[in-house]
Amino acid sequence: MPEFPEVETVRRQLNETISGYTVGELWFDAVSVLRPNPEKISVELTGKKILSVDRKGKWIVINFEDTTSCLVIHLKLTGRLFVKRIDEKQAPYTHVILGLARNTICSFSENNCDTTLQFSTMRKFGYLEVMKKAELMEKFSNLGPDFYEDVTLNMFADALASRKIAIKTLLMNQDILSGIGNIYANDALWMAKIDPQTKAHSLDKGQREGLFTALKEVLAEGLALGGASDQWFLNVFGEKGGYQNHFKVYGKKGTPCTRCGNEIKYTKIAGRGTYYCSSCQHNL
DNA sequence: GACAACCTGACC
DNA sequence: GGTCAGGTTGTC
Repeated sequence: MPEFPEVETVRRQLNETISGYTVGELWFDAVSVLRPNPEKISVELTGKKILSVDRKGKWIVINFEDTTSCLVIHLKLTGRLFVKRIDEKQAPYTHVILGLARNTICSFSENNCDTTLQFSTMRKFGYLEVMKKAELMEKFSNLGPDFYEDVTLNMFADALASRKIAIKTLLMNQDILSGIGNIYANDALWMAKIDPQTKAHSLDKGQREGLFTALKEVLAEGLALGGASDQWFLNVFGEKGGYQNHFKVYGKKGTPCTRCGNEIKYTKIAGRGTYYCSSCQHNL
């Protein structure tokens, strides 16, 4: 589910709904999604008051008033975060429930949690990890700048120069630029009329600018629509996004290109499904 | 770079 | 039975 539009949608909602709450009891039924382990998360976070929720790339960071530790979350492919009362219906594949209350350390047996943060994931790729702030800085130092928030046209041009890999592979490499994933990479390349196989360094100035603009536009569109709910994505309130109804080429294998009428093709680039129009997306 | 691994389910 | 899935990480 998660690229910039989906993760930012969740971050904003979390920031508004759980800031100010104190962490209470932790329930779980899958050890692997809690890192380094459930006990460490309980010990580090119980009684801590949530200050804010941040994001870099596709990573969500929950900050606490006590700034020594933070909770880092990655949704990977099927992760969902919900904020709901404990008596509300649980989503399928819910593996973690964190009790939250105003000014008290709540527990489920005492039934005094005002709300909860729930993590659901079918494939169990995503996880919640408690980290020291210094460890987080180290982790993020290896992550490329957040494309939507922080990358300028000059930075984008620098990132492409001298890299002889396919432009689509570059866009999806989070060490170079963070936040762009498979849906928006496919659609932006179509918008910019660039063949996804084109070597990054070989794009000319006009193509670089066109792709930069297309990426910013398509990410803004995805965010404005509350993300893409193609398979799994739901926001913190359990609602779908709308971008899946605005896909340009993603998932449209065999349908006519809306720009030139040719059939949308499907191939694999670096192991990821790639949709493109072989007629109007040019290679140099 | 390519590929397997992490997991589970849907679809052909 | 094989292939595919909004991602990242570690190994050739």
